Amino acid sequence: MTDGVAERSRPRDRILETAQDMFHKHGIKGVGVDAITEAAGTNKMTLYRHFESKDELVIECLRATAAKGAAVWDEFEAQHPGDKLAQLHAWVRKVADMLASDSRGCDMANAAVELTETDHPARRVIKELKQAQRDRLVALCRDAGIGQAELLADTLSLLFEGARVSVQTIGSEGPSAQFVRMAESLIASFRAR
Amino acid sequence: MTDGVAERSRPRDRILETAQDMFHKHGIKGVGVDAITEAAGTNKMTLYRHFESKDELVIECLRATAAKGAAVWDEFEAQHPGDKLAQLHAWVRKVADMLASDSRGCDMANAAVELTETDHPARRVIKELKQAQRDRLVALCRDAGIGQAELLADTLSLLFEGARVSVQTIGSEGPSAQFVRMAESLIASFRAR
DNA sequence: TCTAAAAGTTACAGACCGGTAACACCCTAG
DNA sequence: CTAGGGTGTTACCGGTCTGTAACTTTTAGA
Repeated sequence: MTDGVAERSRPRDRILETAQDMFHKHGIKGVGVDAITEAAGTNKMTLYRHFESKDELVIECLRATAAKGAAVWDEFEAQHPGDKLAQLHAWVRKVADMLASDSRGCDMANAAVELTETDHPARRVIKELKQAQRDRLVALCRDAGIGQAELLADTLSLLFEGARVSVQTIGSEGPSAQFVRMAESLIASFRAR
Repeated sequence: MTDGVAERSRPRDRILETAQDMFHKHGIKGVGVDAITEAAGTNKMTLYRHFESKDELVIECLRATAAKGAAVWDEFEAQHPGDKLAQLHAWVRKVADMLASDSRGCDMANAAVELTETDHPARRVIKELKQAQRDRLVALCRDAGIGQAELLADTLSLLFEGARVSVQTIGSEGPSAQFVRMAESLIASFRAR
């Protein structure tokens, strides 16, 4: 039994993996801890021995998801060592893939929508992780030799973020369908300056 | 008592107005029907006499919010009669105002995040309303005499949507701070073609 | 003023939620 | 073999949620 997730890892890891998946698919308030532990092949007590609350679990999930996202950037570096411009284009393609294969958007943005209390502990984490994402994109643009790297990175960030939310509302045939064209022509125009 | 919302209108209108406000601030799953009716100075039974379920209320709220948004477009026409380009610039300024004054994003996008069931009745409505928004922006760009009006409108849509979600996560000092500059230079570059 | 509809009130059903207590089990390190 | 930590099991607490029933009060129109 124990469902399809990580058959024989330790309970904590199974819980974390399952929770990421279920929070992503059904939202944070849309899934209870009982459902998570059952899908992870364990039980509620074990969850609360490893995480002090559901909120803590949510935060750990966000960190884990962000870490996976960061790993993708390392792949870009491995695939195009030293070629920052090629890595930027790889980022564009990767984003397009995400838009085509997933319609539930960004976990951090979704969490910010659901957790509305301004002092919710997850909000600090969300802000930090999002800023780190932005910083990394700015650095990539700068290292690719682009002038006004911040402006390009921020523009690409907004297009990316907007595309993910657009897929959630209109679908992948909406404005997000033009993402690659938008991003590529933006990069080209910034490079031309 | 009855709180600050629409002192002496009819209960249905007070409920609708209050629900829009509370859903916007606290999210759909973050507010119960009891809290809504209490803030609206009425009671649960009256709510269920006017709306057959919370889901129906949510849908009515989305329609009402979208109608308010549509009214803004009519203001643009009133302020710049016939001058579609001026209306497009007015739209950019309006978006900037929204970004500065509200950090809870778009109600439709937020609803799409919270209501994850693919067959949820609200999802049809969200898609329709979002498509209508898009169509209106495309028409404005086209009527402003811009070539590739769809591409410009879609790019502006993604920037807008992205900016709203960015405000929710990073805050108004993040990438969204450059929205006006991005939008204006985009419009200029499309006009130049 | 009389009447009928609308609105308010109270109580409740049934479900689900996050979180905890108490206890039994198993598996591995010594 | 044994001790102990990690895990599983069951039951429970108090709270919240959507939605309904039955009844009373207010309001508005003829």
